[in-house]
Amino acid sequence: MNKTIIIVDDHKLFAQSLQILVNSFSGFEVVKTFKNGEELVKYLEAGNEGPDILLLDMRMPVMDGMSTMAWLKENRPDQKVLTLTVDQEDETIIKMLRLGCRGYLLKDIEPEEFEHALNAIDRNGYYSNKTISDALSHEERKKKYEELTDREMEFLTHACSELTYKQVAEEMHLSPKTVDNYRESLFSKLQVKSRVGLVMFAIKEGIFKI
Amino acid sequence: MNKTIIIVDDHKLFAQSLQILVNSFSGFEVVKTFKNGEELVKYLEAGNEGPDILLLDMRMPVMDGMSTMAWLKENRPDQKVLTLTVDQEDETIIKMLRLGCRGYLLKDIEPEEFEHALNAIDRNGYYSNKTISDALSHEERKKKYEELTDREMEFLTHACSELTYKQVAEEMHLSPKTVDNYRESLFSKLQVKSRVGLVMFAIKEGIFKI
DNA sequence: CCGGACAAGGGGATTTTTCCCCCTTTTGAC
DNA sequence: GTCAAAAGGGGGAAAAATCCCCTTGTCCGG
Repeated sequence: MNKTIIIVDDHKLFAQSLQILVNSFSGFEVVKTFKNGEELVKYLEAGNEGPDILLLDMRMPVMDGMSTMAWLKENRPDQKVLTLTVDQEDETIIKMLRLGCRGYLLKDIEPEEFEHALNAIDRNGYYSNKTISDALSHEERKKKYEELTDREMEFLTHACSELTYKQVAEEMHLSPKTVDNYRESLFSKLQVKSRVGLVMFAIKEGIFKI
Repeated sequence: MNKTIIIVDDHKLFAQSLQILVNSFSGFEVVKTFKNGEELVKYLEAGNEGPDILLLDMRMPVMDGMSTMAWLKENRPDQKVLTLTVDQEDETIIKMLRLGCRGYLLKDIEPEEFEHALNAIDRNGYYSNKTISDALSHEERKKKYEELTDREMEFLTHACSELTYKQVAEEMHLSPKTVDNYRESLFSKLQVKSRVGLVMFAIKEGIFKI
């Protein structure tokens, strides 16, 4: 028995070619396509069964991917959804995952990865790739540095230099012991183990511009 | 007597507004505008005098900024040229400077800086700003790291981590004393004073991708 | 064959960094 | 007013990084 797929995407050309592609994979079959979230919701509210996997586009008129996902979270919390999108917006990815989306793919992927994602969601219930882990790690880091105090941020930028901590202390008009406190506090908040770790974090987050 | 200016730029709208702007500056006067380098070359080969300052766009059809600059280096080595461009390509800037270009400005600058540049080139013969010094320092650094040995490069990438040098030595199957040599050698070649300096250099040069 | 460049390794020393304790004062929220 | 967090400061010790000066072997061009 083939796994059923429903495609929700307003881009007709893409939706159609995607359907052909999916049907060419063994074990999957597109049973419906909709132009937007509203059409899907009406279909489901009419008492129809959801598909095994829902392929959801983000950018759609009427009811976009996010709203559709929110509705599904309320009304079909177990619906497996694989999001297909053109842009890698870290914030968006995070929100979709929170709403229970099982996978997130950029539209320019290789068919092989796409097939792999379908199989992974079918078998394991979710699919994770670089796009997602990048978004998550960025989110993680963002959370981290948002809870830094002003003085810690200031110290962090000073640490991105060839000055010794003693010299940094002079620059900041502080005792070396105080900057040592900031250092230790940052090590623990940012989960780094050395000054090099601090520097790489600061550069990664754009706190220090190189 | 006004200093004469010739504009070479295929973007008509830009060339025209630039002409108006230049004419509004006291002491400067646009005497000609050309759509590409070829037109300029024909004009000069016809026996016409070159302007005091030539404003040259990089991206042009037929004969672009680089080719035009090369022709000028051969045939009018004393022609003062101020390059105007949309993109900051360090390589390009370096090449243009080598070809004898006296100044290099991005097209999104403030009129004030532009006027300042014209005056500087008129008086001192050249104009230097951040765009150029950035490109030069990049060139400097590039020269530096091109003379690093393979092993030094390898060590450099390992240094961009939270590993201690002892651990780096293990990774590289070397004695800690040997990596110490690489470290010292890099400090002197790259003119840095600490591991943080190494890391920042590597990131700046794209040797280590963050 | 000799000198120079380079990779690899080392001795011994100082400075910095890192770590784990401790403390006071100020400040803002409740 | 109280309580917690932030800012500022310390002692002492281990580990890491930095510095200067040295040897050995190899390989390559003159």
